Amino acid sequence: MAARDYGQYCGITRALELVGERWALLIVRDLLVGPRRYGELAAGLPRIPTNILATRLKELQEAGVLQRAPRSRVVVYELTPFGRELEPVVLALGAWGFKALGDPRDEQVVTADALTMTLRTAFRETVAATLPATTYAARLGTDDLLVHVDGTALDVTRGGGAVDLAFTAGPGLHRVISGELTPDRAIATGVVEVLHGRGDLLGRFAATFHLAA
Amino acid sequence: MAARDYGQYCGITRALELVGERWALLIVRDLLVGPRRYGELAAGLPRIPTNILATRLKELQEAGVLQRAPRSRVVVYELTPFGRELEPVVLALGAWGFKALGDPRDEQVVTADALTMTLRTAFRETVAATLPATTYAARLGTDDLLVHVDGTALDVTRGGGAVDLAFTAGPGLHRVISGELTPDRAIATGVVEVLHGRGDLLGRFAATFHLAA
DNA sequence: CGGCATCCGGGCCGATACTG
DNA sequence: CAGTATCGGCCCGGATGCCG
Repeated sequence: MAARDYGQYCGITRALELVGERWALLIVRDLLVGPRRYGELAAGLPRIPTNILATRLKELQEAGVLQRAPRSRVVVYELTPFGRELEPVVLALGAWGFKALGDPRDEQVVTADALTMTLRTAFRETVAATLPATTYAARLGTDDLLVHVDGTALDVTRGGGAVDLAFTAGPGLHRVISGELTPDRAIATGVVEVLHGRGDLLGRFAATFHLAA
Repeated sequence: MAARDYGQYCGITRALELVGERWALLIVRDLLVGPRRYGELAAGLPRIPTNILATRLKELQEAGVLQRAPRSRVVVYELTPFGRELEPVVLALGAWGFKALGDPRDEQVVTADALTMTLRTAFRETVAATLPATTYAARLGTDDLLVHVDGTALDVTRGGGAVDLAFTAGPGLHRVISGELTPDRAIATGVVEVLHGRGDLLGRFAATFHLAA
């Protein structure tokens, strides 16, 4: 550990020593959504080698960022309170990197946990407070992401249920959140496909979730 | 570049692809203080191999984070507007890592730019607004860091001048900023040494700069 | 002398195979 | 499903050399 240490007494260097390794903050990103099993983490990070995932989990546990928690026969990984305090870091990184997202490439995927954190980053509390409570379903490949907005509260979960608007959430959703594409044109051009519900509610969605590009 | 790419269409992954390499965010940290020459960056990052510094500077330039700027015979590196937008990321990382700073080890150094960013992180605007304008000098090894607080404005520069309080800013200053050590006890135990000026002004300093531990 | 480029040795990362 | 074992390659780190 001494070799890959930066040799400075400084908060930033300390933070990078703890969570600066490759893949570490992406594991934290997914765990910020909720506790996850080993296989769920591996599925949400398709390109991570399994030995690296195992190594990072041990290092992050050692660093006090996460803990293994036994849950009725299986083990889940969950953030410690200290690890949860990384949320501002992850949100700030997400907001900054969002500006540098070009057009999606074919090999790039959008995972449920990544989209969840993007929505948390883009959520505008003050705008949402002025709008009626709304439930959206964003279809990601096969399963749906349930986005429930009520006042200043945002809740993103898996699973189905009654929704006001269901739509496909491909990579093109990025251009709606950035404002590059108006909701109307997104639907007209087929970038976002309305599965059911009132299509005009996509305007409310765009008002609720916005990030500068 | 495709190999070390995370394969996800997500702001956080994009950010980590751009500034997630080892040393990259520390270069950004120092450039957030001001433009720096190659040798100044190398001096502020004592353990960085020179080839890695050269490589990172090229990558960060390629990423649009910084640019080489010719300044009267010499070249300086400075952040682009896009690179300057990394400040929230660096501050959030610094605030988080600050909590995990244990006791300083002998081999660890405190550089001027690192301390400057720590002070920016710890600066409490609302508290400072209620206090009279004050200039501190924090002695770091041989030269002084001039900390000027006026209302909600914080200015940290190199060089000397008239100050209200001058003190030594070793690693122990961490315990004053965290509140672990009261200003009085810091002076009494010699952790902070008053070089000149009214020692009681260290209390004002501690009120102005605070970070949770 | 400041600003890099080059050249190795070691370690981390990534892909695959394997096991309880 | 949840990891461990192994191995090739590449990146990082340290030293040194070049060049204006």
